[in-house]
Amino acid sequence: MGRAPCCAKVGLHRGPWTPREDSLLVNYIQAHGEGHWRSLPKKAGLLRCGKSCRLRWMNYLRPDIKRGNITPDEDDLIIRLHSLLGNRWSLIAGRLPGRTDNEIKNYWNTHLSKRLLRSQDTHLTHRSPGSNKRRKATAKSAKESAKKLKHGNKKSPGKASVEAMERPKVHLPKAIRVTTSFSLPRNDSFDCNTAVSGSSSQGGLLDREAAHVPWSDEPAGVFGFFVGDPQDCGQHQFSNGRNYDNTANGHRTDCPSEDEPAKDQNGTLDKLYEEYLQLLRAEDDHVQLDSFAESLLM
DNA sequence: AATCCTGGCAACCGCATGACT
DNA sequence: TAGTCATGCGGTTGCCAGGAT
Repeated sequence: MGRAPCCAKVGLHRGPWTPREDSLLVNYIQAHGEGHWRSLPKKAGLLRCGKSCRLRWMNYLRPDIKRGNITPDEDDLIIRLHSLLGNRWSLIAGRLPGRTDNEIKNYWNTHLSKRLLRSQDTHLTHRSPGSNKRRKATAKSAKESAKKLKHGNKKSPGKASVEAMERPKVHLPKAIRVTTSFSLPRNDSFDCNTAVSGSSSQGGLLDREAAHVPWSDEPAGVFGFFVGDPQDCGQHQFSNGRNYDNTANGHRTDCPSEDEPAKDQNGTLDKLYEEYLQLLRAEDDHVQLDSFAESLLM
């Protein structure tokens, strides 16, 4: 299948965005809404490729982006979700209101992976922690090896083995896109895709955006479930597609549909949630968790 | 004070996939 | 059915600030 290049590279700005470019992009999107990224730069008067505009908007300019440090709750949630979903940053980001997949990916790569690696070192080898110098050297060599992998081997099979050595077990069910026969104007996607759950510690829904399912569509088989510490369940709501905290960031987070087929699934969803909680309690059973996660994603 | 090194993060790249023609 | 478009995702890179030497 042929594929056109994302954009003509000649004559386009690259690198860091200027405040002027930011304001042009924001103004345009405020006036016309998201979407049509390919034609957006031209219409907005930007010398950027559409992809670049989209990325800038999604990761930096969107008004619902939460700035600041990752909280301990978010930190914990990221670790749990990563153990369940692997490097599927968009899915993980979907449960952390205001956080972007890029931000979570960076946070994982710069903080969590090292922390887990260190704790793994401590627990598995009983080695005394290395000096700061040694840790830095290790991190550097990891970064450099990652760089080396790029050359001539973009999706290098060797990478898996490197990561397998350096990182804790990661579960990587194949990414599946869920689409529906419905469609919404893209302008609607913003309101409906932002702040999909309450505080991070309260977990949230399956990522509607990542699943390419607008909020106002409610296809069978797409539903939310709580992800978090099973011990804390008392203070969480299981959101079977509708019943979730929508107070985050003061945004409206629920986009109710006209018809609510999800209601018909309450029994099934409750059972699934119970099953999920049981699997979480038996944390050793990665195989079961894997298959459960896969079943949710299909 | 100068230089080197490292970590963090914004941005880019290539690929996958569904929609459209 | 095949080609093209549009978009999203995950991996990777490059720049820069700040700490170490």
